[in-house]
Formats: sequence, structure tokens, C-alpha cells
Amino acid sequence: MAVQGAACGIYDCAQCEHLAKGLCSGCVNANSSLIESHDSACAVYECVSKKAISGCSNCGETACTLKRDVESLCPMRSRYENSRWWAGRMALAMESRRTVARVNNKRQISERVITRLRCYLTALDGLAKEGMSNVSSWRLAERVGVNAALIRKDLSRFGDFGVPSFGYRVDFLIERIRDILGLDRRSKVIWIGAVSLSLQAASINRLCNHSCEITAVFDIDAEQIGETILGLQVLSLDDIGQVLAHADIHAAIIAIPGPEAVAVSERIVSSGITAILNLSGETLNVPDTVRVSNFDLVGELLELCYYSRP
Amino acid sequence: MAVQGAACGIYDCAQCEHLAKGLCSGCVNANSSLIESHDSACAVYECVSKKAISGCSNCGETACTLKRDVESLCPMRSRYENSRWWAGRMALAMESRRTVARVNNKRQISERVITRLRCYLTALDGLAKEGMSNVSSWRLAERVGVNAALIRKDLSRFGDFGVPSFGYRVDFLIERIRDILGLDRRSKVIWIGAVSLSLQAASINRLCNHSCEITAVFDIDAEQIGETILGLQVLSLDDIGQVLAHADIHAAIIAIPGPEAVAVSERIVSSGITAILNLSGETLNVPDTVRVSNFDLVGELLELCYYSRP
DNA sequence: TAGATTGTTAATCGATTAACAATC
DNA sequence: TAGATTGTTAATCGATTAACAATC
Repeated sequence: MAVQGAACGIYDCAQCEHLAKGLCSGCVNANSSLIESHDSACAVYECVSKKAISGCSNCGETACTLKRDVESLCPMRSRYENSRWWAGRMALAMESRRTVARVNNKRQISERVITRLRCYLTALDGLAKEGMSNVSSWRLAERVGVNAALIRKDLSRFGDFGVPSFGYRVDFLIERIRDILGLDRRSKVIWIGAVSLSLQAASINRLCNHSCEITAVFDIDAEQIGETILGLQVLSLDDIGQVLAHADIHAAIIAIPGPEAVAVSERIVSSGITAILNLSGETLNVPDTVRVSNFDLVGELLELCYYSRP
Repeated sequence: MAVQGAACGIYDCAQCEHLAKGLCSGCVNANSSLIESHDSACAVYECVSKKAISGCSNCGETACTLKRDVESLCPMRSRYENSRWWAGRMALAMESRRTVARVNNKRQISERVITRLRCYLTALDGLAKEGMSNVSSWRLAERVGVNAALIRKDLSRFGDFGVPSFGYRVDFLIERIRDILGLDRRSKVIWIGAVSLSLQAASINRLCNHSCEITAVFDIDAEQIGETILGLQVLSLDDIGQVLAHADIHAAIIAIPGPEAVAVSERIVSSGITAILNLSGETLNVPDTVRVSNFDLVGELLELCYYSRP
């Protein structure tokens, strides 16, 4: 730990602007609910969003600098969450991070928009199959189940795809959305969990139509390794570094059940994966730079129970 | 069709306030993009949200009444979507429907809140397993990855579960959330798609801990019927009426791929199912009174491609 | 041309967050 | 008592919708 002996305060990682909490061991009694599970010396790092004990949980950097001015402002037993001071620091840190995200482009398009775009794409594929050559925002809206104005707004963000009084050409719009989602060039993804993949054979076809391809299958179950699923040999997770080194792969599906999924996620992230679809139901612990999309079947079923009450 | 020979206008179903569009065949040329796939006589019903050709797609009622005053207001070639008049009708219809929903209780709690509650529950289960007996909103927030104020707000909606300066008792909070989600009494759900269920054995345990039980398995694949999965004999969908008649079951998981899922959903809804988790990737066509939650694996993968672009 | 439908701005709506008095 | 943390109100933020001039 770099900041040994530092006073009670709140720290920023000099490397990545990740905000961490530092608790002085002198606060043990006063602030017991925050510190009870840790017993290190004077400076215990406690990340707001992640729960790291040492160093910055975001970038792994341990040379975090203590902002000295903190000492005078932060009382020994500060009210972290609600203090104006903390709120200010928090807002500042979030703002700076947001700016970085904005510069790195992308993330400024909200996740909702991306989700809707792929829904439009699915609907348009259907329309094309039915032989429709053009469609109005209103008709597409009806099909997808959203407001027509929202569709026009979503699309106009990326260019003028429509023609007033005529609508949108179906084939052209499909082309453009595929372009936006990056489906214009072949994408490769890896699948972790052999058994679950064998089930999805039916979906894989639809996937291939969109130049998205499952390139490799991994498993942690020794019994599965070596088997062949959908024409792919199941590999050990030990081979992942090798596979990713030789190909342009950044996306993975974690489809193994249980807590092992957490370790698997850490492993694949360190091998270069930047987007994960997590079907394990576990909460993954990955850097902010990695995009995780969660689907928890059990959680969904519990929700279902709520909605099914008579 | 009940309103044969009606003029060009917009109709309400007298039965359920469902709003439908009526197009006069006289508009064919003017409004071709809207009517091209239909060739019926003067009054073609075209539901705003569903795409029904005859009768009210919401309640099946065919005795829809034409509001005669419409004739004078709606020009032969009206601008449906943007006219103030249409907007007014729409708002009115939506409002009346919303009122009904509010009276039937439930839906006033937003879906987001329900989703978060089950996330809190999962986190609390974890805390309980780790031996924590109490937790502050701040600490729980850290674990779930949301704002502490939001947790307090969500929970306070249902009662005063916390104690100032102390936080929340973990076991008590688990109890309360289970109660809110209706997990305090045994819930039964049916699963459609034998093969996919066989995969989920690992998840089913977690499910049982929450008094949610998969009671019956159905399939449309003759080869699967009669097999035994997780101790349940796979039944034909023809038996569904019989099964639902004898038990208090209102929730179903559709886990078969392909367009057959649409017909299946219509069938189970008519047998009394009111909540569906749809894993088929197809867009289901069910009344507003049925709650559908969709998960489309292929769609999620397409999104993943977007986020994985370097 | 007349009418339909777009792209876009302003208005609305709902959800999240900040702040703080009340409370243990 | 002093300090921590709740429940709740007001402020902010973002997403959706309505409206309409521009355009084909």
C-alpha cells in the first residue's frame, strides 16, 4: 500500500481519477459498520463502487496520491455520504470521468438507444422478409411497440436516413443500422460454457446472418474439454490467452452457472475482453472500461412471480 | 366486421376503450403506405399498437362502435399521427386506461423498482450468507451498484424498514422484500421447452430457496414428450388446459426457439397465464393485461458487438 | 400542387440524486 | 449526549413525447 500512515480522508487515484475512500484505523469504533471487515493499518482503501482493500480497484495502480488538503477539511469522524464536501468531490470525479468517456467517443450514445436500434433491425429484417420495400416511422413504431417520434429521433442522430412524405427504404435502413452497430464487418465472440452453447444451435443461424460469429468455445469442466460443439472443439480456459492473441476478439458470453463465473470474468478481461454478456447470475467485478450486460434467469423468474400474482 | 360501411375515422372499442384506427378504402391512393397490405372493404381496422384487421385486438370484441362525430372532424385524408385531434383522442384513451390500471392496483410500482428489489434481495442473501446481521443503505448500495438514496427511497415506499443511525437488519429486510415480491407463499410456474430446462438444473436450486417452483414442463416437439426432466414428465401442450385448471399457476417461461413461440404464447394466455418470460427471441402478441418480459439472446449478442468494437 | 412524413425543437414526464430534518 | 443513518422533500437529470416547419 502506497499511502501508509496517511490521515483519515478521501483519495483519488492519480492514474485514473477513480475515487476511493480512505478510513483511518482511528475511526474503528466510530465508524465500525464501514470498517468491520478490514484490519489493516492506518489507511484502508475502500472503493465507493467496487470494494477494494488496497490500491485503486479501477486500474490496479497502487501509487495513489493522498490529496493533502483533505486532512484539514475531513473531520476525523466525517459523514462521508452526506457531507457537502464529499458530494462535491464525488461530482467532480464523476464529471471528469464522464468527460473522458465523451472524448473516447461511443458511450455518449445511451444504452437505451443501442437496444432500440437492434430492435428496429429485427423488425426491419421481418419487414424485408415480408417483401416491404419502404416503411414509415409510424408503421415501424407500431411493429416495435414504441413511439414514432422516438424512432425518428433515434435514427436522425446518425444521419438523414428518411425521405419526407415517403418514409424509409427498408434495405437502406437495415444497412445503416448494421453499420452503426458495427455489424458491417465480421465480429468474433467467444462462448464460455459448452453445454449451454449446444442448446443455442437454433439461434446461431440468426446470428450468422449478422456477421457475428462464435469463434471458440471454452469450459472449466474437464469433462467437456475436447468435446465438439457446433463444429468447435471445446478448449480449456488456459488456452484463452493464446486464442485471443491470434485473433481480433473482444466480446465473450459467460454461460456457466455458479461463482466460478467471477474468476472466469477476471481472467478473460485480463486477456483482452472488453464486452461481456453474463448469463451466470453472479455479479461480476470488472473495471469500468469493460461493458457487462447481465441476464439472471433466477432473478427474472422471481420478478415473474410478482407479476403473476392474481 | 361490425362497422361495415363506416366512413374514414378513428374508432374506440366500446367494450375496453382500446383505440383502433379505421381507414376508408377511399384513401388507398393517398395513404398507400398505411393500407397496402389490406384489401378489405370500406372500414379496415388497424390497431395502433397491435395490428389487428378486424374487431378490437385488445379484447377480441367485434362490436366496436364508430363515434359518429368523428366523421365531421376527420378529413378524408387526415394526418392521423400529428393532428391535435388525434393526439387528444389518444391522450384521453391512454388516460382512461391508466386509471383502470391504477384501480387494479399493482402497476403503479414501476418495473424498475421491482427489478431493483430483486437485486437487493440477491445482495442481501449474499450478506446473510457472509454472516452480516445488519447493513446500511450505503453499504448495500455499494454492493448492488446503485445510489444509497435510491435504495432508501425504494424501500421506504413499502414501509419503515430501517432504523436511523443503525441501518437495516438483513434478515428482516429479506423477509420484507420476499413479502413484497410475493415470494412469501409458494409460486408455481410452467416451463415450455424441455431441452432448455435440462440445462438450468443449477439455477433451479436457487429458485427453490425462494419458494418458486417449476410445476410442469411442456413441449411441442413430439420427440421430447414423455421424457423426464428434473423429475418432471414432459407434457404435450394439448394438456395445458387440464394442468392449469387443477392448479393456481399464472406464470410461464417460453424457452423454445423460432416462430412457434408466438402460437404457443397465444395458447397459454387463453389458458389463463398472465405473466410470461419470453426467451424465444420472437415478438409475442398478447393482450395488455399479460405481462411479458423478453430476453433475446441473438439481439443481446448484436449489442455486444457494438460495445466490443475497439 | 396538395398531402404525407421527415428531422428537430420545445414541453412533458418520470426517474435519480442531493440535502436535510427527524430519529435512534 | 454526539454521531450515524434513516425517511422524505426539493432539485436535477435524462428520456420520451408533442408539435411543427422543412421537404419531398
